[in-house]
Amino acid sequence: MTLDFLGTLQRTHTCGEPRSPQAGQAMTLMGWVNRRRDHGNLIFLDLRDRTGITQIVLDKEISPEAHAKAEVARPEYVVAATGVLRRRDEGLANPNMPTGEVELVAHTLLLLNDARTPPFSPAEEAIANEEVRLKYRYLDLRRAEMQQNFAIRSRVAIAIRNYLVSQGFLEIETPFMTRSTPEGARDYLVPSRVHPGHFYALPQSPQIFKQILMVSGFDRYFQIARCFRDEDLRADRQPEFTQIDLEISFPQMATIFAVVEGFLRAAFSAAGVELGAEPFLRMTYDQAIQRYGIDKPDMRLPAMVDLSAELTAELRTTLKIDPALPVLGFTIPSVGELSGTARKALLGEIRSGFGDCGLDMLDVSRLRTNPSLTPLAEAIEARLSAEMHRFNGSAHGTEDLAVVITPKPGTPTMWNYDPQWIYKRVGGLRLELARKFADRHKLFQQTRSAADFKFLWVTDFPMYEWNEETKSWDAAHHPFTSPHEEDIQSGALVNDKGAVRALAYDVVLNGTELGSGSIRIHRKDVQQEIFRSLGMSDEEAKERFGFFLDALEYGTPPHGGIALGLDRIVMILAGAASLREVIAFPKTAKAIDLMVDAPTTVSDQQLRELSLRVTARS
RNA sequence: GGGGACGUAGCUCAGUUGGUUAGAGCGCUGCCCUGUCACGGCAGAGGUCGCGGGUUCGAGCCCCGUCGUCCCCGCCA
Repeated sequence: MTLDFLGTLQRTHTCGEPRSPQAGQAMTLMGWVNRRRDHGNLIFLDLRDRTGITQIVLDKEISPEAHAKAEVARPEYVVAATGVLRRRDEGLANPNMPTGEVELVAHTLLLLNDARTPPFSPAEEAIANEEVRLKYRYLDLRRAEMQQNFAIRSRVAIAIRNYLVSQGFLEIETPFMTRSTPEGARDYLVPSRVHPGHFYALPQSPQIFKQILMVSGFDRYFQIARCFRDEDLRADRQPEFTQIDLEISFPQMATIFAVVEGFLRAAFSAAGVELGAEPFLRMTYDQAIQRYGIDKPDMRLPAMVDLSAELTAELRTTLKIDPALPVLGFTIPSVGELSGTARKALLGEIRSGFGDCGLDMLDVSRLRTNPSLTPLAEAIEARLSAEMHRFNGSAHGTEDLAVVITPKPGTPTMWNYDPQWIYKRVGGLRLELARKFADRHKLFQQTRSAADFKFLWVTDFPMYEWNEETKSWDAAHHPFTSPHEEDIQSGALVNDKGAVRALAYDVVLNGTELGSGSIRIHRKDVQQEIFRSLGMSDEEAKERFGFFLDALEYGTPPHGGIALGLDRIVMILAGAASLREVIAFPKTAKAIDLMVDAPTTVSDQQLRELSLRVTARS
């Protein structure tokens, strides 16, 4: 087969464009052969580009040459078809295609390139396994679904840029090759050739640079920034990812919230979802833990209810419940009536899921079989009903699954240092059961209306976290986060670290953390105080962050900011289950790029230039 | 580092209690077909059952190990 040269031929329309009003026009379409239907002397080619598909007709009587080319054309060949657009006759139109009322009758067909038989067809709805998709990523990306995902991604990014620029932000790039700060996630390192034994690090975030840009007077900075973290992957975690990173001088928290809500509205609008003007809900960290058992509550479900007040000391003794610890209940709506065996199986599953951690499930319906416990059952139902009513205006009914978790007498030792443990554990069960019954309650379905997207600000995170292993206090956020001013004035910074609240906040969507930010420390004395409180000596602080402490001394304005994961936003908007669906060339769970086959070993020559030696290969 | 699921034709998958020559659909190749659009018809090719070892008269199936992909825990200030 001989391929044709393009010559001076130009594409006049895209494959998604042709419509019946253009019938009679001469046009040239170029694209990939999506499907070929050969009827002997009549051949149909579906020609595809990223805008859509148009049917090309090759009639031997009209053009034997073009027809002959179509006979050898195969799926994924790249062709150019020139001819006249024709309105299809009655009964020949295809109502399932946007271009289905017309077809291009070709008098010339150029075979611009051939293609090997692909391992899977980009035309098929059914998807090959992910290993094959990632190896042949260029074919996978041809699929309409992936083309749509990246169209959304591009539109979202541009909408955010436009919005932030309209609000007076400057986009400024910060370095990829920077300094390793051995705190937090592991760094990806880049060896220096010029300085043997010295390494750059790829940024985990532009954190320190953007704060220094505030010192530099840039006032409002943003960047759609690539970040790198050498940690194990998850469906929603890739080693390199993109953040919408911003920082503002002279802000209140509300200033930052308004900017973020503004650009998220713009981003969602760009993806066809109008969010409405009301501000996002807000909740403190303590409320989130107590009501949802997690710092990123999924508001698409009712909250947990603290039933402790209903359980008197007497009832606790009867039911073998710890006298002091909280009793928590929650409802999974619209699960449907469970049969006796199904209920028993679920109970067994939940109990075995707790292992030996001292929790048990109270079967509320069985309480009613004992007259002396009926009032308790009714009280519990009433409390759960009240939460259901707050949630969606309905009452708790028999269609809903009521779960009440009780701590057994005797406190497991792990609770001694984490009083929130029981809340977190029950909150985890709430999500687990909600996922299990997602098909029944349908609260996780996306209809692309604003109601499907439950945004939330979580505020007042604790400043410090007790590290049981090292018996010391760690920074819960990062050490540049400012505590509440009154917690500095009260002396809690020194006397009561566990009570110090940070001016830190997360923006949460449907149980996913979209972004995290804080008001920063702008005074050197406070910054030094925080470093000391973390057990870092002044010398050590100077060694690690000296350049930053220096910068703080030259007139640093109050400032704060936030960073949101662009990939996660697009993932949710695309209805995708994994970041790999919205990152063009992602890594596998073992951080491998299957298409280019990275990482690889390098030559001894390269290692010598970098003064490196590999001591162990496993 | 730990737990779980999966791995059979290019792709998606079936394969009974361990028993003759490992199957299906799609795709692919050839031939036929002027109104299909998941075109149709006829014929055909295509397999190291992920890899290595073991048990057995006999292994796709059982056992051990190993590799790969996915999900989760740890980790991700």
